[in-house]
Amino acid sequence: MNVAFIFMSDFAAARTPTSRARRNTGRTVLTDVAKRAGVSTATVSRVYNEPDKVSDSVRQRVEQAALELNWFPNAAGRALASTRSHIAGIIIPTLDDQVFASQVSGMQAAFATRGITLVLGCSNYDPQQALLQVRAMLARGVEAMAIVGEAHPEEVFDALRLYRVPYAVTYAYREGSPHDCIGFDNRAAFAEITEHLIGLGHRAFAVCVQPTRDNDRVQARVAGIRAALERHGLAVRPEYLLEGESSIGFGRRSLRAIWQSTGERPTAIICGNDHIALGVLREADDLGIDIPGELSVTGFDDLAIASELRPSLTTMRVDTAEIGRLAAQHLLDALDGAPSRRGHEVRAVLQVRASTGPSPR
Amino acid sequence: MNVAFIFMSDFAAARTPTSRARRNTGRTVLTDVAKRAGVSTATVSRVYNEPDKVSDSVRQRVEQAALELNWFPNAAGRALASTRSHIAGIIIPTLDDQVFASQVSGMQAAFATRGITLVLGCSNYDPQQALLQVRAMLARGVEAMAIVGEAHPEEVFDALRLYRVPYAVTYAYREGSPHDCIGFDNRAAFAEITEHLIGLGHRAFAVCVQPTRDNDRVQARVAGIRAALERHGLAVRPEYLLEGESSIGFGRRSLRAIWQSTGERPTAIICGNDHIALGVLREADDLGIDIPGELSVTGFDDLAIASELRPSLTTMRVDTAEIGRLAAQHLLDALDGAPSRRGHEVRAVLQVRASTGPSPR
DNA sequence: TTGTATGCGTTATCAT
DNA sequence: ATGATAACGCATACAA
Repeated sequence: MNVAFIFMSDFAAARTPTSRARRNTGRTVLTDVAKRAGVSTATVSRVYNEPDKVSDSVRQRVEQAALELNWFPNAAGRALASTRSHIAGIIIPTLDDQVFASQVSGMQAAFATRGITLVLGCSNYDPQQALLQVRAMLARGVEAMAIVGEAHPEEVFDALRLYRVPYAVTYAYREGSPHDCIGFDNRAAFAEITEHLIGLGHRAFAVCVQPTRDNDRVQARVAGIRAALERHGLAVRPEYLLEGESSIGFGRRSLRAIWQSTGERPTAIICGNDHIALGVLREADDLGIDIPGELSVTGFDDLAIASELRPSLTTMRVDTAEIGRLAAQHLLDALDGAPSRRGHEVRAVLQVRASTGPSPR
Repeated sequence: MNVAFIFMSDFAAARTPTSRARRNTGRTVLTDVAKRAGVSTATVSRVYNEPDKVSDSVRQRVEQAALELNWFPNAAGRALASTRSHIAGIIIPTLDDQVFASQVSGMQAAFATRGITLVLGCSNYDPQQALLQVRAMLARGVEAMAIVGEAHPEEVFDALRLYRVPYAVTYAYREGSPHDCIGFDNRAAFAEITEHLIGLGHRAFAVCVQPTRDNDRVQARVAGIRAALERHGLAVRPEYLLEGESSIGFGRRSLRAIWQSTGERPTAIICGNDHIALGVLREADDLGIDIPGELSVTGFDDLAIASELRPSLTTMRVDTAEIGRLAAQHLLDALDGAPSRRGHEVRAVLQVRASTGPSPR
C-alpha cells in the first residue's frame, strides 16, 4: 500500500510535466467552493439545482462558502453541462418603434420570472439581417425564439425547425399561418377601420402606409383596406396609395401631394400608423383643411398623444406588451412540453375620436 | 518502473468500466465536421478563429463540410474554452422610454459589428433589480457592461470591479464621477434651460419632474435648475416643485394644481421631459392660458412631435443613439486594452421654439 | 444524502 | 500548416 501511495504521487509527478498546466483563468470556480465547504462538487451543484436533495446544514455551509468566495455558477459551464442555455431570443425590426420596444419589455419580464435571459436582435426590416441574427442566436443555443412577422427567408424557419427550437411569430396573427402566431389580425383591423369610414358615408379614399416590401404586416393592412372597399364596389386610386417611411414628415408630404393632385380629392385618409396620421393632421392644419368636416383621418397604435391632439385621432389600440407576455408564455409552455395551441389572437380595438366624421359628399 | 506500468494500466483499467457512455445530445458538433473534412478538430477551430493559419484548400474543405452538416460553433463551448463570452450587457430603467430604447439600439448595432451580442436588462428604476440584473449578467460572463446612471447600490460597482468587467455609466455625464461616463451633463443642461428663461425676464418658476428617488439624472436636473436660479437670487416655491410619473397626465394635473393654487402664479414651467411638457401644453389649451404670452413651457428630449405642436415646444435634444454607440466603442476600446479616457460627453442642444417667450411681468 | 468520475463542445498548447 | 489532447466550469449518472 505504501508503494501504491508512493507510486501514485510518482505517477502524478510523472504526468505533470507532459500535462499542460491548468489554464488558470483566475476566477473562482465551483471547485473552490466545494473545497471551502468541505463537500464534493456534486453537492455544491445540487445546492443550486436541486436544493431539496441536500441537507440543510450542508446547504448552509455551501451557501456560506459561496458568499465568502463571491462565487456564482458560470453560465457557459452550466449550459454546456446541462445542454440548457436558459436563453431565449427575439428578433424585431427596430427598437425605434415603441410597439416593438414594449413587446420586448413584456417578453423580457415574463421570461425573467423563469430565469430565462432574453437576447435581442434588430433586423432593421432587412430579411438577410434577420437570418444572420437567427443564426447567431442558434449558435448561442437559444431554447426558444420569437420573431416579428412572417415575411422572412424560408431558411429562417427551416433552421429553427432543424434545431428543434420552438418559435413564435409575433405581432401578426393570421388564420391558416403555418407558424404559431401571437398578435392581431392586421388585415381584419384595417378592414374594420375602412368599414368605419364607409359607414360614415366616405367613398373616396387615400392610403398612406409604411414600406410594404418585406413587411407582411403592412401588406396585410393594405389588403384589409382593399377587401373592405371592394365589398362596397370601391377602390383606392393608384395615385392616392402612398408608401413611405413611418414619420410625421411622410404624412405631411403625402397630404400636400394629394391636395395638389388634379384628381377628385379623397374625403378620408387611412394612415398605416399614428406617426403618419399625425403628419397628415399637422399639414391639414397648415393647409386650412377642416378635419373632420372636409377630411377624415385615421391612424393606428393609439400613441399617448393620439387622444390629446386637436382634433383627437381616431385610431386602433393594441396591447403590445401583452403580445410579448403571451409570446413568452407560449414559448415557456412549449419548453415545458405542454400541448400547445397554435397561437393566440390579441384584439385591436377601434378608438373612434374626433378626426373622423361624416363624409362631406 | 515495471510496477509503475502495472500500476498505470491498473489505474486505467479501473477507470474504464466506470466510464459512462457519451451523453449524446444528438446535435452536430465540431468533431463531426472534422471527420467529414478529414482534418483534426484543431484545424476546424482554426478555420473559424485564425483563418490565416489554414491553407486555402483545407479551409474550403472544412467550410464545405460545415455547410453540408449545417454546423456552426456552439457559443457555450467557445465561451468555456476561450474564456471569452462575446457578450456585453446593458441595464436601462425601462424600454418604454424612447431615449433608452434608442440607446440600446445604437449600442447593439455597434457591438454587432464586432460579433458581440448585447444582453438587455431592465431595472424598472429599482436599484435592487439592477443589482440582480448585474449579477445575472456576470454569471453570463459578460465581457463589458453599460448601466444607465450612477444611482445604484455600491455592490453593483464593487461586483463589476471584482470581476474586472469594464463598465460605463451612460446617459449621465458628470465631472469628477468615479466612473467612466458617456452621456450629457444633466445639471448643466437644465441650468441652460433655466438661464434661457431667466434671460427672457422670468422670475417666478414652477418645476414638474419625474420621481427623483433613485434617479441621479433627475436629481441633477433639479440641482441644475436650483443653481441657475440661485445665481440670480431666485428659487422655486416648494408648492411649485412637483414630482410625478413621466406622462401627459402628470403634466395636465400639475398645471391644474398650480393654476388653482392661491400663491403668485409662475410665468414659466420647466418640465423634466417632453411628455410632461406636452401635458402642460394641452392643459393650458383647455384652461385658456396663452402660451407663451401668459406662461412659458419647456421640455426635454425633443420628441418628433415637439416641433409639430402648436405652439411648438422649446426643449433640448440629445442624440441618445450616439450615446449608445460611443458607450459601445468605449467598452470595445477597453476590451482591446486601449488606454481609455475617462468618458465622453455628448452635448444637449437647446431648441428654442414658440412655447417660451418674454415674461409677462 | 453525499461522493466519484465523466462528458458537454470548443479552444489552446504542445508536438510534429 | 496540421494533429493530438488537455483544459474550460459545471451537471449528472451512478456508486456508496
